[in-house]
Amino acid sequence: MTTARRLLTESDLSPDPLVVAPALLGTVLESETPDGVVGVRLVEVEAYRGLDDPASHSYRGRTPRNEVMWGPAGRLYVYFIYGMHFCANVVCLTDGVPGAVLLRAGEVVEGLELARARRPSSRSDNELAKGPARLTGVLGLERGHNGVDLTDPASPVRLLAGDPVPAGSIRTGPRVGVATAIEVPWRYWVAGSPAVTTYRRGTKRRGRTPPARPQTR
DNA sequence: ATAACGATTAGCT
DNA sequence: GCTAATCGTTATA
Repeated sequence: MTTARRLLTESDLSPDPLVVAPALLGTVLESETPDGVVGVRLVEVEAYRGLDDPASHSYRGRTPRNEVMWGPAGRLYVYFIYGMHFCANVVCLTDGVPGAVLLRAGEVVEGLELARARRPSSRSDNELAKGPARLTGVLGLERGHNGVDLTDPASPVRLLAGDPVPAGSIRTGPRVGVATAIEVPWRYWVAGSPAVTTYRRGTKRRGRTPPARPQTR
């Protein structure tokens, strides 16, 4: 018998991502599909926000891809990356400023068998959702989940309150895999969780080269 | 129109 | 540690 858990509300998720991000640690993201339900306890997240954060998808303004980052808060922002992976964010900060929290890693706390079936290459249960694309993998999140309302009990993907993480167990540092703004410590994680990823700096950009030849016709 | 690159992962040295 | 895989988005021409 499982105890009913409280759904997070839009007002829980409306503050600045720098406030919402640490508050998401310990919460449970639950995804329901025809195959079953998988729940993940979030242990690593990163904040992205505004037009002055060069690492954020919102940096260059509103586009079809990042549309959902402008709110309302509590929606899921899912994007496709590296031609093969999906990453998921919780949208926050709705007052005309785009913002989101990337869900980087978690511990599977519900639907372990389905999670294992979805990620057969995983060497251990601790690694099932260790990394943003692995996390979307165990939850079965894809394109169609972009914009889903996490605060709606009828939604296929929901965000539930969890046991609070002691403030003393929360660590911060630079965001993983980004090459810009590496000085801001906008990554938050739960100290000691085996599902937290290891830090890696973003790859440097090479210079752009002009096209080989103009089109003649 | 076209090239470069990415909020990554798996597999190999 | 290194790199292939693989394609949508973006910048530039």
